[in-house]
Amino acid sequence: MTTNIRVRFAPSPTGPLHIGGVRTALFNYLFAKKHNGIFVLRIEDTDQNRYVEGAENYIIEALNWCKIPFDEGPGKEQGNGPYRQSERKDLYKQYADQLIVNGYAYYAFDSSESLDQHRKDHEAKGKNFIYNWHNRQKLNNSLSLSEDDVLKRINAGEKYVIRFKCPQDEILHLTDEIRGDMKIDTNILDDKILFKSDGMPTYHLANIVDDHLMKITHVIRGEEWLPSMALHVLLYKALNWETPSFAHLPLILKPVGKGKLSKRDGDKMGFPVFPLQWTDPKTNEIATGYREDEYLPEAVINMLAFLGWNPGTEQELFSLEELIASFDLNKVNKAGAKFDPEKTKWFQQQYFQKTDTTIHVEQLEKILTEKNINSDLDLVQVVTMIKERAVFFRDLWDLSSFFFIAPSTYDTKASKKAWKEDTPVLMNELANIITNISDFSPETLSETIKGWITVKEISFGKIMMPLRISLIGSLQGPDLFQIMSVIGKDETITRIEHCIQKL
RNA sequence: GGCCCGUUCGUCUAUCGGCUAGGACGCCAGGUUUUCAUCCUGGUAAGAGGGGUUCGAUUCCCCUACGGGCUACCA
Repeated sequence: MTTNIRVRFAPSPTGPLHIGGVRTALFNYLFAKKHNGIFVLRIEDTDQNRYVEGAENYIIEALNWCKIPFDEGPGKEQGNGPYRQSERKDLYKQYADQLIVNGYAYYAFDSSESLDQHRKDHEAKGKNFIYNWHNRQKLNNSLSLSEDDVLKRINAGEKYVIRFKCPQDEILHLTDEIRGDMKIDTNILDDKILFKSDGMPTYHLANIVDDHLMKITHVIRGEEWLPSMALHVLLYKALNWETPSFAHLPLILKPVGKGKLSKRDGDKMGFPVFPLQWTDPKTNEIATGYREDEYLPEAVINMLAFLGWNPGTEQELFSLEELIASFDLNKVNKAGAKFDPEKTKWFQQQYFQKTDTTIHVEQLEKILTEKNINSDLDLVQVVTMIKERAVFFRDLWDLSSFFFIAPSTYDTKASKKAWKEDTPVLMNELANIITNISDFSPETLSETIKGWITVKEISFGKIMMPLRISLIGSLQGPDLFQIMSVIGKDETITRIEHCIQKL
């Protein structure tokens, strides 16, 4: 019996979750499910200044929409909670104290202003300022100051932080599940702040404490955390805790240009960067989401799964169950992946076509109700005819509106191409033929009209194109005989006559 | 600037020393659809550069270039 796999997704509620975050959540979810493990959601809200109202709900709703729900987390207490770091505040201090007692951490009194000044001075000289072994004796902390002085300052209420005392002259051997082995010289690391002067832990401390307390076995997170892995491993050692496995996921990059994907890219290129729509509580600015743009969650998940991972086979369409079965951290790529809105649309098309027709009919019904259109047409027939041309639910209306509303205007380019001088005469004649057809099935219509055209010894286009314009208003759409059959004889005649009058 | 990670068609990627370097998106062409879209077929296009190691390197090592990340009392 091996230990139970437990992973976590630990976002900060600083705004809407962007698809990079969703991808991180997805990989955690897939890994957990693959190994019958537990997927934990933890809210990392240690920075009160950046807390954004509604962000936590957004995260949970987004995961649910994507159908990758967490097993444990806010609202799903399983004995390892609470799952918001703000609610675990009291837990952290004791570990910071423990580190101090054991000589792994120290108090520091330097103000952020004075440190900023140091950084600036060093930069001016072309040097780097790192708060570590190199200069901590020259700064104001419990390593440079006398014990008395330190006590006096603390008792006087002076603000302090707790810093990690990074070991000197050690070569750390780190292993990443995706990237393999790495060596880090501890001398280039800095004495990171573990505990802030406001009484809250920083990410680094809280993260390690919570991952340990929540029995996390595998830390799967974005590549932006790779540089802090050394610190985290050092912390596990200092606390004498078992170190989990680490896997750092490649970043999702802009479709064009440099850098990682940002909200701006979506605005600029017209694709969502967020799973769900988000309204900024301060500015009321609205950012569109995949859900609101009518993407199917299955398509988004499939697309995201292939950003930085692939199964090694040529299969590209994967259900969530198939993803779970095939997922393997060893098959995750190392290099960042540029986001491709076109490919996303392709995935959407695939899943849209796979969707059961009854769903499309329901959606079309909904649209008709919204538009206050009462129709006794056979919607199943309508949808069957247009479905393969659609990618989104909204396309259903765009492609079928002519069924319900007769064209009142006619595409000028198309008319110019198809409507000639002798067309009205031919159309009148055609209307007569159609009037006399009693069986209005596509087959009979096709047979009769094609027969008539053949007898007249004219080209098919001469009749079919103006007929199409009459019925649809433009030169596009599904099979004409089927359309006529659906809208019926009277409507067909009416539309032809109307077109003759107008053109 | 310093540190770390990375680098195969325009894009996402396959290849775990021996291939005409495969697939998908996009794009182009042809076919089907007497329209358009779909669909089908075909085409286009890649191993950043330079050194090694090896009988043989896209694959292993080094250097350079480029890309990305980190460098906050943010996560």
